[in-house]
Amino acid sequence: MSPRPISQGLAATLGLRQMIIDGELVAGDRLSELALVQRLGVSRTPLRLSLAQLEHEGLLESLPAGGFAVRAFSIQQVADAIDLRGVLEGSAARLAALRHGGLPDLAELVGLAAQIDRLLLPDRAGVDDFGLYVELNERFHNELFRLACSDPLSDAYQRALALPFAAPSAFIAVQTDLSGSWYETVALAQQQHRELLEAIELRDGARAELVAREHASLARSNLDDALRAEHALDKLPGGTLIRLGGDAAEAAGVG
Amino acid sequence: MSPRPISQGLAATLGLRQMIIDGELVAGDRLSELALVQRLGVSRTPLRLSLAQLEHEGLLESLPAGGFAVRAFSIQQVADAIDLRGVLEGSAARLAALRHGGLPDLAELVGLAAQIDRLLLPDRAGVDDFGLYVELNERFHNELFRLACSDPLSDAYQRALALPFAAPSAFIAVQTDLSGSWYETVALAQQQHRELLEAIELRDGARAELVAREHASLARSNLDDALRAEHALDKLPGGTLIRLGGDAAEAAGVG
DNA sequence: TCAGCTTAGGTTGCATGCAACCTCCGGTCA
DNA sequence: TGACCGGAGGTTGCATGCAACCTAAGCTGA
Repeated sequence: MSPRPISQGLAATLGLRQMIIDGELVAGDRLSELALVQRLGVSRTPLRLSLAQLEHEGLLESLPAGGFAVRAFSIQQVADAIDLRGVLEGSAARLAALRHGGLPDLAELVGLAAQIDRLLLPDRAGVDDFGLYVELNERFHNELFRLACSDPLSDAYQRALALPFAAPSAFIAVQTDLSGSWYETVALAQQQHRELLEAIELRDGARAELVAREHASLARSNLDDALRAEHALDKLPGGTLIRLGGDAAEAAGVG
Repeated sequence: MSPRPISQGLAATLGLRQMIIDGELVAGDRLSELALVQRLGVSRTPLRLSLAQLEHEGLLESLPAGGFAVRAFSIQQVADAIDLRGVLEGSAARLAALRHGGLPDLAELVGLAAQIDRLLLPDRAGVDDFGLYVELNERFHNELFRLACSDPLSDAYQRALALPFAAPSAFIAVQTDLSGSWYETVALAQQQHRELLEAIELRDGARAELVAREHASLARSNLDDALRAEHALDKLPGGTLIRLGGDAAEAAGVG
C-alpha cells in the first residue's frame, strides 16, 4: 500500500507511533529529539515533522517550554473516546441506511459479516483466527463509512481511531485474557453487526444509529471489566498511555 | 491570546490560513514553497511545518508528486461538514444535559443566551452588533462543549471547525446579504438556543441532542438558500474553496 | 504532424550548523 | 537552613546548502 519508497518522514512517523503504542515511551515523558534521531535513524528535520503529526493525532502534547511529551489519558478520556467513536459510527450507520445504493452496494458489508460468522462456527473456534477477526471487524467498520459517503465524517473517524484504545477491536485481546475465550464477546458483537446490517438494508436510519451506538457501548463495558481486573490494561493497545488513579506525577515516571 | 512571542511557525500558520480563507490562494492550486517564503517572510523549515499542519486541518492536500495544493470542496462535502458539526454538537448537548453541575454551572450559558437576547431587542437592531453576535454565538457553542466535559469530543469539534464554512456563524453574513437583515435568521437560531438550554437544564439528553441537530440543520438550509442565489457563496468564509458545478473529479481528492 | 527522447530548470525532501532558550546544579548570602 | 543567583550544559527552533526528483520545453526522427 506504499506506492512510493518509504520516505524518511514516514519511517519516523511509523517508528515513533509504534514506540508509543508498544509502551517504549512512557506517558508523560518528555521526548529528546537527539535521542530519537539515534533510535530511529533519521535526521532531525523529518523527525520534527513526525512529532508534529503525532501531536495532531493526539498521541503527543507540545510543552509550553518547547518540545513534546507522550500524552497521558485518564480513564474518563478513554471512555469518552470510545463514546465518540460510537457517535461517529452511529452517524455513519444512519447515513449508510439513507444513502446506500441498494443490495449490490451492500455486498461487501454482507460478505464481511458472513466471513465473521464463519469464524464463529463451533468447529472453527481457534486462536489462529484472532488476527483475522480483528482485520475483518475493522474492515466491517470502515465499510460502514464508505457507504455513508461523507468525507468529513470519515476524516473525523480516522482521527478518532488515532487513539489506539478507541479502535473497534481494541478490547478483544483484553476480553480474551479475562475470560479465556473471545467467543462470547465476539458473538455478541456479531449479533449487533447483523442487527445493524438489517437496519441499513431496510433504510431505517434511526435504528441503525441506535444499534451502532449500542455496539460501541459494548467496548465501554469491556473497559469497565478490564478496570476491575489487575493489569488487564496491559493487554490493551496503547494501555501504557492510560494513567490510573489520580496522580499524574506517578505516571510521568519519577522513579 | 499569545503569552509567548509569536514564533515563526505560528506566524506562517496564521498567515497561510488567512491567505486560504481570504481566497488569495485558489482551490486546486499547487503551492510553491519559495513563493510563500517570500510572501510570508519566514524560512522554509517553519513554513513546511505549517503546510503539514494545514493539511491535517483539511485546508490543504498533499500531492502524490510532493508538495501541497489548496483543497477544493464539493457542495456535498460542505453539507456533510455541517452535518458533522450538528452530530458533534448534538452529542455535546446530550452530555452537557447529563453532566452539568447544576444551575451555577450553567450560568455562563444562560448569560450568553441573555446577551444574545438583548442584541435582538427591536431598539438594538443595528449592523454594529453583527460581529458581537458572531462572537457570542461561538462562545455559546463552545460553552456547550465545556459543559460536556469530553476532551475527545471537544477535539473533534475543534477539528471540524477548521473548515471555515462549517463554523456556527458561517452563514450569518450570507443570510444578511440575501435577505437584507440578519434578524430573522438569528431570531430562529436564538429560539433554538433557548430550547436547547431548557432541555439541558431539565437533563433531557435526548431532546437536547435533537434540538442541537436541528440547530445545525438550519445552517444546511441556509446553504441551500445561498446556492439558489448567484455569488452568495462569496460572502461565506472560505467560500472560494467550494467547487461548484460538475467537475467532481477535482473535488473528490480526499484521503 | 506527431510520438518519443533529451536536457535544462525549478521544486521538494533532507541534513546540518548556529543562536537563543530552558533546565539544572552549585555557590553565596540573609 | 533556606532562598536566591549565576553559569554551564543540553535542547529546541530556525536558516540554509545539497542532492534527487518531477516537470516541461525543445529537438529528433519517422
